[in-house]
Amino acid sequence: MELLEVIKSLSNETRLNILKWLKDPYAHFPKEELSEEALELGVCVSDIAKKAGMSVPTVSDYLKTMAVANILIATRRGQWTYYKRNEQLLQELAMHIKNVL
Amino acid sequence: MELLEVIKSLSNETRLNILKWLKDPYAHFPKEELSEEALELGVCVSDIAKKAGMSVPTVSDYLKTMAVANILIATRRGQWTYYKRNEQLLQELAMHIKNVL
DNA sequence: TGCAAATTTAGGGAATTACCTAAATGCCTA
DNA sequence: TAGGCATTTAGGTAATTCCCTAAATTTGCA
Repeated sequence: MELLEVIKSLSNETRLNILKWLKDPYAHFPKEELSEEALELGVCVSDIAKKAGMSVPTVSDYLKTMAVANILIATRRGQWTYYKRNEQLLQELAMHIKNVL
Repeated sequence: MELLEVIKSLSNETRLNILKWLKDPYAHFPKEELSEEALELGVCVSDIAKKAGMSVPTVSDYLKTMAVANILIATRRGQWTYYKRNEQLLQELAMHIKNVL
């Protein structure tokens, strides 16, 4: 885990919000927007952009940044890219801060 | 704890290094530089600036930023300002990431 | 094949951050 | 109270980040 890269990817209000929304998609996105596999795959770019009130390209880039930092996991399904949290890395991050930092 | 403020104050390599150095001052600063109370008070601005290889004003500002975010605790003693880690806040941060984020 | 929808890439202006030097302030001691 | 040392404040340039629109790409489907 590249600590600085992870921290930087979290150092923006919108990106931090996205991470929180993805913790419980059903609580933060309209049900009809979520794929049946929402829990497994996550939420697609345009739905996240709508929720964030920002342009699709901006949010697409945010999501990519977080995926590169390994905080999110991307899955391409047809024309959609779904993003979900990488819970393992988040737990690693917490442990790292607790014990190493 | 203002999560975004805390994360931002950690989103810089030098500031992250400072935090690590302050975890064990005796391992990272020359003994003769450390006050007898180093463990209690922390390390002064100019010693940290020297270790970081950066100008004193820049480091002074970094330290102040981290203190405002409550990651560091500042103690003024005569003409020196000592900085040490706020271990409690760091544990809070770890728990927050583990359970809330 | 060819259009439509979702996403990504490119390119750019505005805002913020990084980090410096010079000047100002605070505190000690002769 | 003057001079010296540590720190902070001011002010500025360069680099990075924010976040947009336009264009290109990818994929599904009639």
